[in-house]
Amino acid sequence: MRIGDLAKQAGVNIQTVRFYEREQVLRQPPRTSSGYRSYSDLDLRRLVLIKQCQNLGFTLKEIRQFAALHDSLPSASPSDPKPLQAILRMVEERLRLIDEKIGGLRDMRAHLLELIAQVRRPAGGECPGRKVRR
Amino acid sequence: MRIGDLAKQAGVNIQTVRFYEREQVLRQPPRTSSGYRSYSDLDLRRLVLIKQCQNLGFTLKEIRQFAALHDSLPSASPSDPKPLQAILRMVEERLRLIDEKIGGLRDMRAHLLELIAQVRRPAGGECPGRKVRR
DNA sequence: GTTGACCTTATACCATGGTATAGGGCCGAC
DNA sequence: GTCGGCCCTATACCATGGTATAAGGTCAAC
Repeated sequence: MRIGDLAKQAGVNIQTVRFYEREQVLRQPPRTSSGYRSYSDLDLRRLVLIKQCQNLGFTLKEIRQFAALHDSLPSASPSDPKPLQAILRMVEERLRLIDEKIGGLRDMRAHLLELIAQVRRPAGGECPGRKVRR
Repeated sequence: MRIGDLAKQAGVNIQTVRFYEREQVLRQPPRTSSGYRSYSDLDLRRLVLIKQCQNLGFTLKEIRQFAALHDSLPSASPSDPKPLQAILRMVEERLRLIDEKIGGLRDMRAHLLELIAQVRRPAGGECPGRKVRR
């Protein structure tokens, strides 16, 4: 498929696709004889995944590294485990951060719920019989 | 306290504090007779909270709105509930997004754990007796 | 063979969230 | 009274993640 289809199906701007290629987040696709970029369904899936990761707060730099990890997996050779070890450490660090963020978001969630409760139940003489919480 | 202390205790750059003031994320503090900004412990707490919110992926714009919500609460007047209603809707929308993000991060977490397991247990005859998880 | 919708590269511009630098004032210690 | 360390404003600059625009090539349909 051509770049316009890819961008439309992934819901991104055409310029963004080319930007990702420059930034090495997307591979350089094969070209037609006239120089048009030619994409596969796999490219579409990767692009959608990239947008999902971004949505979760990963930077393009991190996503580029994840992509490299993913691409290196099928050919992971026991003969040179060092880059794999480095990648492992990165992923583990990321997991720690994710757990932290989930915890933080949960706290924030509870805090916001409390704020809502407070606003919904305004203090003062409006509900005379009611005790103020806490 | 003066701006240098505030910045140091909150772990941010002095320029960042002034930037937040310009962006109306921090209030304009009172000044000494010579024009120095003078901050309270409350300002420090707010600054730390701002950094925490940012860490969780909120933008300065959103944080500014949260701050406005927080500041408006003590004086929440039943005489004009409309802005409060608007704020409520905003907070609820934000809650929805938080739940979504928590879900997404959890999926990502599971995915990464699986990747780690794959890398740790390379395919082939290396661990003959071992069953694959799941 | 020309029109319109698509593609190409190159370059410039934008918002967000800062950080740095220049040029100057305040102030406590010596 | 002057030195060092802090403060002030104003302005410029930076990285990230895009978006827009100019100038031109491709191609299917008419």
